[in-house]
Amino acid sequence: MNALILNKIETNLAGFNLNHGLRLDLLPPKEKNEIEEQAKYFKLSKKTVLYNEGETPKGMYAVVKGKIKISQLNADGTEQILFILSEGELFGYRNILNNQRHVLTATALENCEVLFLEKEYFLKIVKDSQHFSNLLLESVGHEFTALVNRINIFAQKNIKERLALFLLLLNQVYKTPDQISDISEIKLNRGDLASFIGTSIENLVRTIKVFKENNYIHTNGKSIYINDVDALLNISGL
Amino acid sequence: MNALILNKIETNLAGFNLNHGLRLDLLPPKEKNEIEEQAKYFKLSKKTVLYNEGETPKGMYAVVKGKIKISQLNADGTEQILFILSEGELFGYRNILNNQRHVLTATALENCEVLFLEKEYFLKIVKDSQHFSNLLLESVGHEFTALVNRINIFAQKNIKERLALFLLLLNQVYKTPDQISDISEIKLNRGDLASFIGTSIENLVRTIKVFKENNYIHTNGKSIYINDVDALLNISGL
DNA sequence: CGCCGTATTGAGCGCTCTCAACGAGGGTGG
DNA sequence: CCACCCTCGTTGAGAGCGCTCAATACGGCG
Repeated sequence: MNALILNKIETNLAGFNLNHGLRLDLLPPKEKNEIEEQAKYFKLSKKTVLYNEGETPKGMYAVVKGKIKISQLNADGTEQILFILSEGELFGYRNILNNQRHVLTATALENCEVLFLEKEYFLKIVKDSQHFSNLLLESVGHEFTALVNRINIFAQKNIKERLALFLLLLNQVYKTPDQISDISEIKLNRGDLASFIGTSIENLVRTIKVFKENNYIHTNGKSIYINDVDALLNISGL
Repeated sequence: MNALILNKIETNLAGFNLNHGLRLDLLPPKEKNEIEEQAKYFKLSKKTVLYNEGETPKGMYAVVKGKIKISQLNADGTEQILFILSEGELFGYRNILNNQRHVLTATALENCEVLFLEKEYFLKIVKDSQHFSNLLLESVGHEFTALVNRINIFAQKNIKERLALFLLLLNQVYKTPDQISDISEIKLNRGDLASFIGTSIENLVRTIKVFKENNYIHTNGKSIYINDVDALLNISGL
């Protein structure tokens, strides 16, 4: 039963999240070891900025523990969150490859632990390992799909539909390794969740309220838990 | 004066369109010739579908003449246009690289002429030419930026702001080689324009009306012409 | 206990969507 | 050549959604 639910979510959301992006734990052992040996280990306190849009990329990062928020700041000060990364995911490397500056900002949502691999080592591995560069190419393809689908969502779906979809996405992001149930504790503050789904905090709270009244979800403090996967899938229109 | 206006548009919109994507005319002569020699030439009548989402990629295309629309169909039947490609632009090749099926649909908006390069030749050129594969990588980076910015627009901006932005974008897309003025004839029907900016036809028409009343643009039949670039830049919030 | 940041609720306005009707223009057949 | 039809564009009206401002509640921390 659990497997069924998880499978259903994964099947439907495959095109939207980056779970199939580049992950440290999915690299071939040789490259994984090389990265882990060369990389530096950092602890980050909540709200620490790893890099800002406009800066020159310094290297590649891997999330060891915690959640990293990848976002963009608008001219009017509003923030748009693009991704929330969890354990194992690699990031910050794209613009090394094409010699551009960062387009996005990376911030620790919680107290985090990360690995950091200097640009030179990263480029060396790309150059030496055909396997790794193929994975990069594949990852880029998944990202493209995810971004295109995301555009579709924002252009065509209303807030209720978007919240349903993003809660399902976040249920996967917030899954912990030791978690038995399929239902995760989504612990994201209202401001960040609003920036993720592209609405105001008030609107978000009201929509959460409606979902609670319909028993699609429940909350505990600021944490959100999904009750009814089918209902959310249905609302999201997938 | 002309140069100033064009420059202003280009500077502000650089992150949003794919004019800096992969273009046939910007390839090194060797690769350009190779492609032109191996490719087949096709004429397409208006509304012809080159490929549908879900199909296996067959090769790479280049626009010789006309406009190609790259879009995605939603579950509820609505269409989201992602790009409108014009002369010189290359497309249809991404999912060759990562062995996936097409995520998007390509359709001729007008009577078009295209070059088509079989998958095998494309892969051969990628393999043989370091220069070409570097260009691919760079192009992918530009696309990523464009898509991320697009998400931001749809998540955060209202229809007036989006229309202003997309008209500026389309002014560049519809620029013809022999065009003297900076102002292009944007000849796109209302349905497609609505699918591009993500709204209903009625809403689009009303917003166009407001822009006309304010003398930001004028129309002739269904064609749209920009009068006031600064006003549109201002509205779009860039 | 009081403070501060965050979450929630209320109210009102403006934006956006939808349904419906009307108009304009091009193409076709009588 | 005209009448008709079909498609596309435009306009109107009303309901509902989403935004903003403002007030209130909650919870952790000094």
